[in-house]
Amino acid sequence: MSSNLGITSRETNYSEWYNELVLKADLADHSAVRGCMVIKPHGYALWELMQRALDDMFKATGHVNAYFPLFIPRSFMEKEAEHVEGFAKECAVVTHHRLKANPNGPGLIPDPDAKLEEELIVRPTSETVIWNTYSKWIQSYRDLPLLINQWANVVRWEMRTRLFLRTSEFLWQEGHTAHETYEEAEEEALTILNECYARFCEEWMATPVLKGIKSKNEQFPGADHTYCIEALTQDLRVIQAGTSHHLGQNFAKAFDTKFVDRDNTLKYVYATSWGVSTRLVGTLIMVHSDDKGFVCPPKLAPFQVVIVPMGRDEETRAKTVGASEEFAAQLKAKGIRVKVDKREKESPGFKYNYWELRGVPVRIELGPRDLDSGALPISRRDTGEKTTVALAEVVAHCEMLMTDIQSALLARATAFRDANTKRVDTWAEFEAAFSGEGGAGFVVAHWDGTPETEELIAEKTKATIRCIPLEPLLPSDNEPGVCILTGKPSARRVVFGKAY
RNA sequence: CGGGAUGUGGCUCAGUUUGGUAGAGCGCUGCGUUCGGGACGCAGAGGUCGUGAGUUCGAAUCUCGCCAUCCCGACCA
Repeated sequence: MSSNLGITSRETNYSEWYNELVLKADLADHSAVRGCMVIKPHGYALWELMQRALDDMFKATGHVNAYFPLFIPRSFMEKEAEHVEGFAKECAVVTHHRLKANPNGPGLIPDPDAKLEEELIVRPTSETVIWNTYSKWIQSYRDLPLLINQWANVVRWEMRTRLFLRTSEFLWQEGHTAHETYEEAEEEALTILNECYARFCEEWMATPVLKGIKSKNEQFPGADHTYCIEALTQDLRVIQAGTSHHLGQNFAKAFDTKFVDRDNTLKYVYATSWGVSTRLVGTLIMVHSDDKGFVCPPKLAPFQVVIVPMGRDEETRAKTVGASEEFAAQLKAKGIRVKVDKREKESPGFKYNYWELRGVPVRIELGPRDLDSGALPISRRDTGEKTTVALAEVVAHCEMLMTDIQSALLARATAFRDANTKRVDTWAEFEAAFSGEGGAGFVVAHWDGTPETEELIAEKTKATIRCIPLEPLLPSDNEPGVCILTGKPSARRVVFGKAY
């Protein structure tokens, strides 16, 4: 019994299940630095696949990549009032540029003679450095639109962290665009939301998302308004998977970014910014995985197929390993990422559990009996179903499983989401829905539209408005009603949930 | 920053009450036997018991300080 492959069940303790899964599936590890994680090769391979898919989408919608510095002068952070308020309390600050031997004891101390004239902030997000730069680049309407993305790390000094879901340092992409008009910026923010983020979640992560707009309380500090995609986890909490902000002219004004328009008048540009992070990895885990470990959609799986050759004696082993390599080559030729697990010490049963824990979508068992009988047992990770497939059909079968598992996962997650979306019309029902420890799914209810009511509801139930859907989930959601708490008029239903 | 808990081989923990010079399981290394759902035997390696001071003939164990981590709250992609 190897204790290294078992994890706590979701039912026993969901949060422990998640933590153990991340560690034991070799996705990430805790680091020596509080709140930061080490992304292990298996987890990083997954992130790279996500990056590639998203990057292609950004390029396809006309964006280019660039890189801006990690450090931001303190004075830049002070320029946009709401932005300051939103981020100031979680900034890491660089104050010195040199260490020296401690004159009063062992070790090193920051050299008092090397104190920075102006402190540098480790970016919590890059709007300020980028807008400082853009103001130099943008002179004319001919310079617009400016459509730039960067892949970077950022630091937000979080009080409580969890691997992938919230770490003090995380990896992400941040797009920053400049436009002539409000409408153009609006279109940009929505294009990213619809054409990139929501599509990525559904087509690659097999994760249905709710597209919406954030309430004023929840929007990005410095934004005119914020769009978001929200997903539902298996413990019925709501997780924000990505955001796209229309920044209006707030940053243009703060950084004095003006352009000469076609009519020869000086105008402030309109801006957007948008981002998704390594939190997507956490989201992916929470949406699909089970008590045996990670369940990964084929399109994002670092290994899509694992082949386990059997046999102990030299002769048998040479035969099964040889045949495995042959199948692997054929699968690779079809663009499938394959692993042949040739380890000799581990038993086949151990390997099954090992790869199931790590989320490989398809497993092929290859032993002497199979070669004799001319068919291989092939198992799918999502359902556990095992079928026997004729040797000649193996490659085609694997190809079929790639698309089949991908769509089955989306269908399953969508059914789960739908089954856990409910409409509530009275305060008693609302309170009851959120009375338990965990989440309550998407709770669709009327709200009078005021921040005060939103805060009051959050105080009483811990539930917050996750978003105001862009399109009603049901047509009737857009009919007027009365607020769940105050009884005041409400134009439409909004989505409540317990947030991650 | 409040409230609670915990620090002992790589990991999970026992030993602390009643002080006597460090243990188990898993993992790791080697050899042999095994291989179709978490294999087994034998032989090994590996620990200044978080840290500093104190009490004592003697401290993982008792006392005080410090540090770190985890859980619960306030903050958050």
